[in-house]
Parts: sequence; C-alpha cells; structure tokens
Amino acid sequence: MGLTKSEIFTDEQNQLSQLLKAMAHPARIAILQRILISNTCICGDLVEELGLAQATISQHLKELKTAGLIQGTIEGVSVCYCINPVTWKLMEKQLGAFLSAYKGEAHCC
Amino acid sequence: MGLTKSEIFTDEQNQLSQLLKAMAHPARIAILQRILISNTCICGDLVEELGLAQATISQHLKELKTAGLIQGTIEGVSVCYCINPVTWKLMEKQLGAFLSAYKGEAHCC
DNA sequence: TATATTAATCGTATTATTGCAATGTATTAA
DNA sequence: TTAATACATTGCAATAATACGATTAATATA
Repeated sequence: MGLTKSEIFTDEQNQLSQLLKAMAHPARIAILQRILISNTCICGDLVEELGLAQATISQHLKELKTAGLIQGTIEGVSVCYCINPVTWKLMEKQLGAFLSAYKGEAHCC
Repeated sequence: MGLTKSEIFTDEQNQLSQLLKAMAHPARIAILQRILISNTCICGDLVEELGLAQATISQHLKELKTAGLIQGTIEGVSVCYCINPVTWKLMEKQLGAFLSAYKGEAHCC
C-alpha cells in the first residue's frame, strides 16, 4: 500500500501520468513558462525570479529533466536549460488526443 | 517545508497545476478514458474493470470530482459520473495555450 | 421489516513530495 | 594556487498521496 500499482495500467496511461505529474506543480509550470517566454535557453536566474531556494529550484529542474520535458547543457560555469522538443511534441499529441476525446454532446448527469 | 508555497505563484499557475495533478495518476486517467469512451454515464463497473479496491476507486473519483473534472449524480442505488463540461473546456483552453507556447524553432542546447 | 446492493468514509500503513541548510563539485578569475 | 561563482547532491523534517480493510449510509427489493 502507498505505492501506485503501475503494472495494472497500460504503458500509455503510465507514460501520460508521468508527464502530467512532472508538470503538476506551480513552480515547475512557472519554470516552463519562463523557458517558453524567453524562447531561448535560460540559465540560473530562476532562483532570483521565483521565490524559492536554489536547492529547491535545482530539484524541480531535475524532475523536469528526468521526465524529459527539458534538457540542459553546461555552459562554462552555468547551465543552460531549454525545452526538449521530442518529449514536448509527444506530450502535445498524447494530451491533445486525450482531451479532444470529449465531445460535449451527451450530457447525462 | 513539505508544503507547496502556493502564495508565491499566480492563480493561473496554481489552478493549472491543480488540474494537472488531478489527472496525474494512471488510475484517474483510466477512469477518465472509460468515461470518455462510453460517452454516457457509467457507475461502479469501474471497480471490476480496473484492478483496484472499491475504496480506492471511490477515492480517485472524489479527487476528480473535487478538481471539477467530473460530476456525479445519484441514480437510485448507484452513482452516475460524467465529464464536467465547464472545467474540461477550461482545461483544454489553458493547457492548449500553455503547450502551444512552444515554437520549436530556436534549439539552443 | 429484513436484507441485499452500491458507494462513501474512516483508520492505518506505506511511500512520495516539498523545501531548505549544508556540503560537494566544477569551472572561471585573480 | 586561491578564491569566487554556479549548480548539484545529500540529509533531514514536514506534509501529501496511495491503497485497502472495515465500517457506515442510503436506497432498493423480497
């Protein structure tokens, strides 16, 4: 108990839930929005802009990276993050299919 | 510590993260997909179809309901769930705007 | 009324998440 | 070489999430 039973769900369901979980935190949404707005790589100015400690930001970045939503490269002494196009488009597709499956016709409740 | 600092983020960021969190579990994705496929209300056959205990399913349904993604009405002895159109469309819009903010041009990392 | 049926709720054990101070690790600059 | 800069990691404490057995509440049926 206390552990998600991944084995009883499909790979697609598990994969989508992982991506959603990675985004399901206001700090990580803020980070992604910040990356999207600048449209180019950003470095560690996130710590100043968001009101969280450096260790906390670093941890959120790691989660986004582990989920494959962003990628980072070392740029001298700092690190440069940007969107991972492959995963981002995959998610756009999967989520789009999922959300648009609702045809608002038959309201029954 | 251990508590998300909602107060430092915008209402939109908090709202979107709440919706995403509500969906970010394979069981809840499976439940939503089941509701979407049948296009009409379904009741407690979820317990048989997914491999989870009745208490667990009920809890997941409650979370989806609290997030506003589904709604339920009592139908005799059973309960009938379906998509909440208002929240669903709100999420489609918000998520769509968020995801499509990425223009895959400037790859820099 | 008594008894199923259906689903919500409670209690509990286990695991995950969040946040941060402290520390570690490279890289750059002096 | 030494000091500074920029992040990553580690370790810890607090809170949240997951899952389920047991119980409760409400409705339907015999």
